[in-house]
Amino acid sequence: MNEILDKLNPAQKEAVTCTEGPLLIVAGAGSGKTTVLVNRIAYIIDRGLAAPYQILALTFTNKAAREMKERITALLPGFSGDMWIGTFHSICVKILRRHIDLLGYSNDFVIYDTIDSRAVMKECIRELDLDDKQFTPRGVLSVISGAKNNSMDADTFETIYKNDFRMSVIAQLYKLYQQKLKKSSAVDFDDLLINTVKLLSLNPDLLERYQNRFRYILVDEYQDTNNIQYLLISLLAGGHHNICVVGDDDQSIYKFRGANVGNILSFESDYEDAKRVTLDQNYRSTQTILDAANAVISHNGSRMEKKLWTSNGGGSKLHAFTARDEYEEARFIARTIKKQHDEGGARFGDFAVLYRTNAQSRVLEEIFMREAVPYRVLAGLRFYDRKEIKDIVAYLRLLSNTSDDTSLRRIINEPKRKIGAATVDKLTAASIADDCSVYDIIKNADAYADELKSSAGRLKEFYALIESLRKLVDTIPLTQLITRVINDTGYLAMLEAEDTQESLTRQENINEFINVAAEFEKNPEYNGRLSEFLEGVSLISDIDSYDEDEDAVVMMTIHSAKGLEFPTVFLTGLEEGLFPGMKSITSEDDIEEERRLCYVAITRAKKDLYLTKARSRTVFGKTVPARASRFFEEIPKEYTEDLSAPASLAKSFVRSAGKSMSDYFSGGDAQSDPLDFNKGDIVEHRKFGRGTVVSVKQFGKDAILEINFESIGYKQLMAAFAKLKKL
DNA sequence: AGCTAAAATGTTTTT
DNA sequence: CATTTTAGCT
Repeated sequence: MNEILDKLNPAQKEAVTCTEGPLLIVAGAGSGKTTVLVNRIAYIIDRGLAAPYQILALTFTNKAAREMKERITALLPGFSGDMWIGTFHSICVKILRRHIDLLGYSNDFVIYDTIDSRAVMKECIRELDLDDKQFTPRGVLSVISGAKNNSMDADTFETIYKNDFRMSVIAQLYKLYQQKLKKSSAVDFDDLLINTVKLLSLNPDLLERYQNRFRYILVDEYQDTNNIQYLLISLLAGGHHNICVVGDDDQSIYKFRGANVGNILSFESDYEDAKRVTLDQNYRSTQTILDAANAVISHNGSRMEKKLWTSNGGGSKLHAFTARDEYEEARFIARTIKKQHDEGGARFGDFAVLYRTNAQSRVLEEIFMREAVPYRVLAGLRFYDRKEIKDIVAYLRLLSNTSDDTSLRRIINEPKRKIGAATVDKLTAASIADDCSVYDIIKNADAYADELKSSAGRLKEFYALIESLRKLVDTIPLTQLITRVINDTGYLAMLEAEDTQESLTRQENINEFINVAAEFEKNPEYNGRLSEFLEGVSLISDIDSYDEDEDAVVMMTIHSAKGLEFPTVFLTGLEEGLFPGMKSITSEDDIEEERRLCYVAITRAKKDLYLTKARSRTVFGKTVPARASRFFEEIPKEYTEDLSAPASLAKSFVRSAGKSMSDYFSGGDAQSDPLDFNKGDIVEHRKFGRGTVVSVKQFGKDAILEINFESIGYKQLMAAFAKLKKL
């Protein structure tokens, strides 16, 4: 143990050994925060201050939790299994699975993700016969989520806003929404936290049990906690105050999700005897990168005092590039990476491309594919959010919990069983009238012969199908169950019959899902309960599957990149209106949040940081001019070298020498030359898949290609627009 | 009921 | 522009 302490700097050592009472660790980016947390836990165990099961560590991502567990295992083999290390949400599930019946829910509850919640809210809006232009599921849910984060239940919400017409309507929706969730034995993400707090507040004996159990509580990314998470922590730490929180107010980037920076700013007044340790020595980046980060963040007001420094040395300057448009920007990035890979011996995995919005990944992907640079996109559409996966999961949920109306509604006619909207409406009406689940109505379809006469037979078939699968739930392994589901329901047959590029991809995704289930089954901690598997599915995000050993450039949003580091980072789209985003430009508070996001992005880089922007960008299909982001301007020019050819020089270069810097990055690739296609070429189209060029007709500078596609047969395409890949 | 075609609509960011 | 929702037709 002592030799481990020797590797820490004085501030880190203090943070590790100061075990008793409230402790605030202000940890700047790259200052060894996880190292401190892990060593602190090891220190507590080593000193015999607590047994492993008395440790509770809360994180925001599964990835952070997993990393913590792995690093603890490296220090203390075999101990991490007993510790409660997990995300706020997963720890809450763990508690609720045991006791949520005290709140009137079934302990087999399901967790609804954003998509499910929206489906429920859509039903609510329809049921109350509201104008769906004025009340969108998304908008209403965001108001409700805000209310939940301030511990406001539907009744309180109604009372508070009784003089506000719009809010009163939302109060009714809030009530109905909660009613529907409860009826389905379902909870949404916010409910996981709220219900845990409610449970512990209403049951003092239970609270005392958990307070006594968790002798030491650690919270990661404390600046991102919301009010409910704050309450939960206060409850659990209420007895002993052995609460250690780690965070960086400069990296608070989740205000839109209810995060309250005030939590970290007022920690010392919340806990009178709190100690504070500041970690500002950075072990990740070069001094130049830190100088740039410091320069940007210093434009924010009301920050906790700290300034990152390092002994790593200055390193190279930041690299700036201004492109004509987003395509040239992408080309610059792809070719710069390719060059460093081919000539500089860099790994593709050393590079990360970061952007503000997921939409920006499309152009990047297109260019990377064309330039043959291996890449991996994280997030965007979550794997588990794909239609086919949600469908299979809906079947499984229904098998596990027949009162889950939302899942039933999702799959009752998927594949088509001739049970359409009209029938589902009748079923829903009956279930409301009789206060039971839709599945119960189907089960007793005979009793509703008048309303359901035409579809009674099909409903019976559906009931028999689900019942036959339900018998298997506890008797066969997970992977076999899923296989039975896709076979017996006809889901697989439907995809096979479709026989398109898209349906093939869906089949592959389902196979991948079965692989995930197989992995899950192998985990010794898995207790064989279907609901546990389903809960894993709900709480996992794509960033959790990021594999740093894979040799591919990784692309993701800045939000997803928090907590990660890369030798070389490309920070893209540094334009007003994009980063900072259009919606934040009018509010100083929002601009500060965007600036923190920029700070997070800059501090991901270890050695090299590229800052790229475009002079014009396509937004909603229209090309609009863009000017440099204020954040870009906030970085002193002496830290950067400009790689873009000055616009005025570019022309003369082309005229005289033929090739300029920006020319090199903007054109000249064979794929975009329409003349390059010949009869007999095998090509691949993004939508239509593989095909053979049958004829080429010149059409001005462009050409019309006739192609025989394997999937859809003959089709004519303009060569310049078809985005074809030659094979 | 289900298909196709036209229209509308949306871009932050995510556990 | 790209996806999702709706209208109109079979």
